[in-house]
Amino acid sequence: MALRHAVLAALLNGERSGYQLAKAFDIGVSNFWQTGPQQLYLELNKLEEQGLVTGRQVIQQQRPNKRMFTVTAAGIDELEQFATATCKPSFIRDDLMVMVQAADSISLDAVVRQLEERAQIASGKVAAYDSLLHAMRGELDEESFLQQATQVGPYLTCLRGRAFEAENHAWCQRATAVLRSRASGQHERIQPSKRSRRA
Amino acid sequence: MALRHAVLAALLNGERSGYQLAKAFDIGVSNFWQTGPQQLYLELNKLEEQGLVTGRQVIQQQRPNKRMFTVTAAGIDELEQFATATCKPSFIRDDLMVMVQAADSISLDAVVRQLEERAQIASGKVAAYDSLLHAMRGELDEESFLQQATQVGPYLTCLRGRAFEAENHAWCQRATAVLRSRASGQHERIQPSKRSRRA
DNA sequence: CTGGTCATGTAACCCGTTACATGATTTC
DNA sequence: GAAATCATGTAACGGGTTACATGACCAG
Repeated sequence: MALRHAVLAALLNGERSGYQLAKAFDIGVSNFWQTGPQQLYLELNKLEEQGLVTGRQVIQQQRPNKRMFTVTAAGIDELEQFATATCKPSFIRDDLMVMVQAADSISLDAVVRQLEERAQIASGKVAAYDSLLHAMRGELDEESFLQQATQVGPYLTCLRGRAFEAENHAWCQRATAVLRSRASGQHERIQPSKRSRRA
Repeated sequence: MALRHAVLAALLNGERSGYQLAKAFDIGVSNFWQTGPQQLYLELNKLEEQGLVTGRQVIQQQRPNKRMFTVTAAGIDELEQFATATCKPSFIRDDLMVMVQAADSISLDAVVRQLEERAQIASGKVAAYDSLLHAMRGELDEESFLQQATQVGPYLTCLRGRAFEAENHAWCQRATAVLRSRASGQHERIQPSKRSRRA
């Protein structure tokens, strides 16, 4: 049960509809959780049943009706309790890493292509985080903002997300360089003697 | 279907039993995948049925019997094919990030405690990766190793894992410092005017 | 004699992903 | 006229986590 808390945390920034939340899960909140709209609607209904959020119907003329959700006192309590339970360390679960792990046994071209593609995506995300961070801190520099602002949680998580993508980018480039140079200079290396890869 | 490929990739280093693989998934391979022994046994049986690995019974006197698995040619093909399909970018899914996101609305003590705990775990993992990397490259320095070694995939994934944990550590310390300084100097900040957090 | 290592599995449950379903309005 | 945005859901499937189950040997 972790998505529930992610939703609650995302909802702390103010009243949101399911649709708006889905968008938020696409950018800011995606640092620490990702999911489609479907599961959000489901989760919001569950949270409402349990009294952790309250939904308010908004009838609209030129748009479909929507429900705006707010975290209740019980919801805050739930988060409070959640924060006291020690949580397990996270890890990277990434197909690209699997490919690189196997890079010595398969054709390098495919792996390199993936690495380059990913590097590009990562640098794009870094840029997106940068503008998000800038928007949050406004005129202030980071240090002053973190000291003075009334809300720093979202900023801190964005910093983590940015660092992750920056690392991702750097690593992809490094791995690409290594694999590329090996592809060209393959004859220079000693062939394995004791345990050769089976064909 | 991604665990299957993680298992295949992990098995490329040589013949392993399910039990040994489970250990490997605890250290080296855990960079890109984590799972318990149960699922490994299940997955190995599936892979064997599909002819992607072959199991060899080893009767032991003073230990329970075991089965040693090897990747087949079909298994390599499977990996090859896997590497051609473009994969989706990964992201961090972390309870700790959820807590930090909500840090402005809940008691800071709990969050800070978690951050400190995590920082310690992360620095421990960095050390573990460092010794693993050192063991892999032996006498050589990193640059020479990456140019000359017959196998660099596992080294590269470990580098990614190390960077991730190092970032983790740095971020936890930063977040701790920020939240700590805010806890002590709370009166200095302006109270929110337009939208106050509900109690 | 307690706890850890070696060794392998089954079963249940929760969660996440994907596909399906609908429908009006605005923008290109 | 096509595509994107707003807006909310249901249903099925697959995968991951956790609990349960067994059993011998070895070290403290």
